Amino acid sequence: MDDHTLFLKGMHYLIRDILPQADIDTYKSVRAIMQNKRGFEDLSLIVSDIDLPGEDVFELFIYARKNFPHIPILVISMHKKLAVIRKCKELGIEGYILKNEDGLLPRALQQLLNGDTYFSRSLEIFYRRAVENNETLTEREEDIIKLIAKGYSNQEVADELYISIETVKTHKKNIKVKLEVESTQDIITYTKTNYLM
Amino acid sequence: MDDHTLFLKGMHYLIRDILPQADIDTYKSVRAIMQNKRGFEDLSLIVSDIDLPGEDVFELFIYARKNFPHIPILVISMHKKLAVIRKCKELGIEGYILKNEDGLLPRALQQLLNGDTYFSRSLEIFYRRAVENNETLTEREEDIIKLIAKGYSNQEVADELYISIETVKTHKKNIKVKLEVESTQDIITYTKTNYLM
DNA sequence: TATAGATTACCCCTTAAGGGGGATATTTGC
DNA sequence: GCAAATATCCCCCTTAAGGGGTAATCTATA
Repeated sequence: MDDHTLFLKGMHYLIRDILPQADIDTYKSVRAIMQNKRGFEDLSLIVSDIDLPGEDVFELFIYARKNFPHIPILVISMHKKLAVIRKCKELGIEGYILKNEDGLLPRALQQLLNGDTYFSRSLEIFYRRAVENNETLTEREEDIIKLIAKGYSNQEVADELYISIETVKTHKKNIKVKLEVESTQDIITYTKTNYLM
Repeated sequence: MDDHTLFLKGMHYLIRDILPQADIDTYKSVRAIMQNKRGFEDLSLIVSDIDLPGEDVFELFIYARKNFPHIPILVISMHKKLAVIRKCKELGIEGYILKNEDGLLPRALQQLLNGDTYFSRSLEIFYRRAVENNETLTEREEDIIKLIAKGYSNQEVADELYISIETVKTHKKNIKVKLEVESTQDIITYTKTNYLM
């Protein structure tokens, strides 16, 4: 998705309407904001898109968490992606809403500026359901499904991970049981739905 | 992609900045604008996103083309999708730019309001290369690749189209030669890249 | 009418995927 | 230290996919 220019403009205007007195900086890439590290100190809030292919937004989050833990972070995401939500929760991200939930933006901004957190209701429900459903793959299984989703054959996955093709087949069997799916195509769909790739 | 709310706001503000005197209506769905058909008469330009899953934007274009051929249409698209560009050219759409080319928006708007056409340079190059490369599948072949891209097996494709599995296999062989690819995964990637699904 | 393109179908053969077992290390948590 | 979880590997068998052919219709059109 290369529409983050329009996303940026939309967000900028939207936040300006909600917080008319705010001073808003916009950055087009992680690199752009990281080069201006001194600028972090003055920030009272970071709002970030997470659907930026080729950008490691988590690099930004980890840096900000470490050096400026007092700045709350609001993540705006296109889809409900389990692995992404999980990672954000682990990092202690304060806010998370979907792009089509922009009506929730005023509340999210206020909560975070007040020092509270805000995860949209639909996201919380989605996350809880996934966790209850035991959709927790091991690290190795995540390695496998990501390669499968890239279209790798069993042999190619095996070569990539320096393991036997029989091991790959075993992992796939276990993954199918955990995710309650039957075909490799289902694994690919699941991975693309729940992981950033 | 369900971010068209933010896209809409971004576009609205962007066009307002370029054409401050313009009167801009925004619609969130094809249904929304079609219900207000009398409104077409006053329009001097239609600007439409084309990445709206579940929406048949071409329904809008065909209706507008038929009843209000004097209103130029500008399409804004996320990706270069061969089948979409081809369809727009066939319908005589006047303008087409990508979302990350929003810098071209002022020029595109001016050209179309002057009665000219505007396809962005990168799109023209992409389109010409694809046509020269003979990437022209038959209708039946397009049926096949769309089902393949949905994850259908050969047998499932055969059942869906009421043909023999052997015929599906033959079509796939021909498609691979035409597209110069080797695997089914390549066909899926090609289809998702070049068709709206 | 002849020809090209499109659609359909079949045969043979090889390889890959997957279902159903079983087995052995290796790590991790308590 | 020990059980549980995790990761690794193997065998057998069946089915699906795919490569390389050939060919009968049908249709539009030069």
